[in-house]
Amino acid sequence: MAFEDNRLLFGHDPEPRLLAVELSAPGSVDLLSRDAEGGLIRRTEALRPVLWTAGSAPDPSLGGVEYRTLAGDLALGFLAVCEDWPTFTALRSALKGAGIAHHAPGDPAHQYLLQSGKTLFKGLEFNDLVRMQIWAETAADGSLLRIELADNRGWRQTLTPLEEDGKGAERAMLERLSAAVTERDPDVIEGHDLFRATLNQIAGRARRTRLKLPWGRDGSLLAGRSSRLQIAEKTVGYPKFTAWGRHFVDTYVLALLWDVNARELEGTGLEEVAAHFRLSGEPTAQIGALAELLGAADFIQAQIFPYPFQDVILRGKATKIDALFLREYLRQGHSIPNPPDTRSFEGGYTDVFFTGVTREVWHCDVASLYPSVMLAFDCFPAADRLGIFRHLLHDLRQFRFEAKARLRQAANPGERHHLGALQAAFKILINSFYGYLGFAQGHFADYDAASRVTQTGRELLGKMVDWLRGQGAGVIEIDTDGIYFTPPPGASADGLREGLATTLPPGIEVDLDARYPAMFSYKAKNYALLTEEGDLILRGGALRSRGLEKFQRVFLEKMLRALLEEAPERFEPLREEFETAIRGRQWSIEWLMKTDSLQDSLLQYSRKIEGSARNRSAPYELALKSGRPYQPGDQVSYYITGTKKNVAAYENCRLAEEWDPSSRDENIEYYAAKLNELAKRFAPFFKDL
DNA sequence: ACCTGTGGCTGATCAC
DNA sequence: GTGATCAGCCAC
Repeated sequence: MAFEDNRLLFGHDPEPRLLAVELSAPGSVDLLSRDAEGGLIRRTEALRPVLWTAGSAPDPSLGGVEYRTLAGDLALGFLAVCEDWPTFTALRSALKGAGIAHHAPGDPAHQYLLQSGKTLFKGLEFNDLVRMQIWAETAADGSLLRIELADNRGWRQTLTPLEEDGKGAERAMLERLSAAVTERDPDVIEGHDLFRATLNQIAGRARRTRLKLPWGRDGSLLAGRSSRLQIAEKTVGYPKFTAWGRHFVDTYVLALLWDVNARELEGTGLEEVAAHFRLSGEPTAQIGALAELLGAADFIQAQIFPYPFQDVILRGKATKIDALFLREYLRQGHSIPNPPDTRSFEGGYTDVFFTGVTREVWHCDVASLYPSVMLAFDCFPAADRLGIFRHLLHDLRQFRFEAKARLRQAANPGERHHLGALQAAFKILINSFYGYLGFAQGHFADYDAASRVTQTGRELLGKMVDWLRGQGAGVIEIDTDGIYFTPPPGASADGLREGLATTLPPGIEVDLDARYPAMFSYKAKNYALLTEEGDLILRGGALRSRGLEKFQRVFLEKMLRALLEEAPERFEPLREEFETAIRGRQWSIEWLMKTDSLQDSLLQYSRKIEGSARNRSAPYELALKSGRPYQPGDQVSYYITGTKKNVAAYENCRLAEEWDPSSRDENIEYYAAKLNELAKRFAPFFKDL
């Protein structure tokens, strides 16, 4: 059976080849599809927007709403079916005004997909989509110098302002750009920093001359409004653009999302990201390759979740899982709960039992601990009367297992790519289920269940640690689902694996997955490993944070290697070499500067400072002084100036770009002191060798 | 308008 | 100087 036949996951309507859904009139949507010959088909369907509510609106004059009673006894027990979009928005505000609990999905395409059980892109391959790439170069004054365009049908075009157009040259170029969009008619428009840079610049320049940008497939205009994107601990502000019938894909966003797990990117510009993935060619070619590489799982997710492609990328994982619940509860006509009151709960078991260098270290971990615990110990949302959570999680695990098995067999590159994307999409989903249990906005979130998951995880890890110690192993450090330890004398990997397995209940599997010639254990979640190939693996913010200056990162790496290779004689010369370089001003500023991302907007920062709600900090002060419109998520590179070791950074700092190599003013006492503090922290570990 | 969780380390600032 | 607090980043 094909994975796509699972209707809980892929939706209950298998209609293939849908490209987009858009509101086309107050009570209807247009469905765009690609036919087998590559042509575009457009048809209209009725849309009657729905919302879930605890009761009817207090205003009886509000017509055009039909209330249906839903099955079961959950809090939102009525479905209000509205005759068109304006009625829906009116009802929503009436309920809000009256303080009646409700849930009203606010996007027409999402509404239609939720109700119909259809999803986009079924039966299509990524390159069945017409994908256009766009890259713009701007002058210092913000004017557009050049726009590069390409698509995946082999077309390319370069636009520049033409002399013959005189003063209106930029405007004429933008008109040709809009014409190219209409002519090539892409389903997807890809760019790097597409929202914050490319589209923002294009829209901004067009606005200056009141030029309209009719990029929608119905002739409507490119529209933008400010939005925010949550990426792990970071919030990135950006103008969210939409064009009717098309999807915007920002490879900068894809790269940020990818790096949440990888944490490998040096920077987020196209050059740096493309270099990291070893992509060559023109910017448009790099953008296209990045979209394919980093967007493959999102293309699959668009076939699963009732959201437009663009939103699949931009919305959070737990929000999308919530939509799977709502789609099925709606289909079965069942009531839904309100999200529970939030509370905090304890997380994973983390501990360090030994610090310093150890030779011959093994690692074991529980295979997908939290998903396994949820299934083996029935940790499911109590309110999930239809058992969706368990079904989905069970099926997804099964699917991922099958997809990986088929991937191992597959020879054809196209099939391999598809299976790889499938298993990646399944993996992302599986790993989001535990987080959903503690998601404050999840209708079926359940903090008791989340708490049982982590508690069970802690107990399982504890049992493994006890057993290993009983065997004579030396346990070094543990974190949530894995253990680093020195094996008991004469132990065999198979023997340990089997022994560990007997300490664990059915459904919980342990992997003895790696051995290392040496490990340096520093603090919780902070350690270094030497692999058999001689590679160094660093983990933890104290050893490899981007919050560290480059000279500190490089120093740490060289020093930790000396430590793991038991070469204490390399330590002092290394420290001296670095101090000499700092005092002799031998490095370029890249080695000394720090790069921080701004979390707050500049306005928020200023307000907090005024209210003494936070301390001053150098990157914000520099951003404010620069007068440029920095936004949350933007990065600021700066260095410390002055001559004394102890200076207030926020008063003695400069943007790295303002650094003048011919009259250097970096604070060498400050940086030398930093180096020596770092060296001092690690010196004791060399004495123990 | 948007949002998956907890645990842990470091550096900067500031009140004491 | 010292401890408390915050922000930012990282592990899982």
